[in-house]
Amino acid sequence: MQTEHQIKLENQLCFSLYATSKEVIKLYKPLLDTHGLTYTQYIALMVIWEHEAISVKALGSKLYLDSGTLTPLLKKLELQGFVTRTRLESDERTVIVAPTLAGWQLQKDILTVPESLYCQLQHTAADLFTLKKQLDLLLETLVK
Amino acid sequence: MQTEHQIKLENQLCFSLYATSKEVIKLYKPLLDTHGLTYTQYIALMVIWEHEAISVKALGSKLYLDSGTLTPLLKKLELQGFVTRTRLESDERTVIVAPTLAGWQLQKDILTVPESLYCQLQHTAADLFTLKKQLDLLLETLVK
DNA sequence: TAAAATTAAATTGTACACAATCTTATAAGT
DNA sequence: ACTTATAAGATTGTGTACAATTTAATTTTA
Repeated sequence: MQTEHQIKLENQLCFSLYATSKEVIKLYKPLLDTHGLTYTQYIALMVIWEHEAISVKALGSKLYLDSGTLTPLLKKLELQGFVTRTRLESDERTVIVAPTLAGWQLQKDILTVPESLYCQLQHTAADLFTLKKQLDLLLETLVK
Repeated sequence: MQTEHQIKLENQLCFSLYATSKEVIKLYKPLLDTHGLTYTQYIALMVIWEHEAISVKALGSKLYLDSGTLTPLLKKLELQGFVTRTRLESDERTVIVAPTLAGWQLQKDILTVPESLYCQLQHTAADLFTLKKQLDLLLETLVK
């Protein structure tokens, strides 16, 4: 019975995570569309802006993504003129990604995104509450 | 300052959701691999098992997925012999998905998945705690 | 009841996601 | 120095995601 309970608990959590994550990402879409960005491109840029210059490797470990995903994504951002990709002189294996002037301008233009998204989070409150309950339950049993 | 706080809060939540969701899905991978299933196929089967027979439309609304994703996915499950896809006689537009005998057997075989995954959740405890904190903070401001 | 609107899947095209492999560059071991 | 091992990206192949369009079936409505 204990096991039965755990199975359900865990399933609900994984599904809540999956569903809530999707809901929130979906909120970003229209806002990012106006800037010609996808969600993954957006979070990649967030990390790039934060570090000002970062290797593909380091970027990947922050985003839990590998070069198979990042290489084409960064090439697109480069094509759009938002970042540069440069091999490190001291180690030609490493590619450094950094914002261009247009990339820094984009950061300014995009400041409104998280703000207007925050207002919309009201619409996902139910999902967030469900997730919270499941998290609380799970963490309680994990910790004991 | 309030706005600044909201921006950061929101960014952290969306990223926590993204990261934690990925972490948990990654835990499933080796377990599901042994059954030849992907994570999406697994959660689709979970819903199909629960309903015993369900339309593509209804399945999609449960999983937040459309026919563009589900049609190829269900064709693969059909090819693997786990489900049947049948047009409804009373409405030829609707496709009903149901488990085959092999599909029901798979359900029995796969019961161990959530159990052994639950044990591994310990490893994601830190992420889960971060997510919980952000959820609590956010919900507090959303509710007030 | 015939035309228009709606609906459910399927299809098409773009963009991740990730395992596996390949290429090139650097580091280690002999 | 030479071989081997390791490391960082790029590439390839499969599998989602999802918007947009298409097709065929069912409803609605004029």
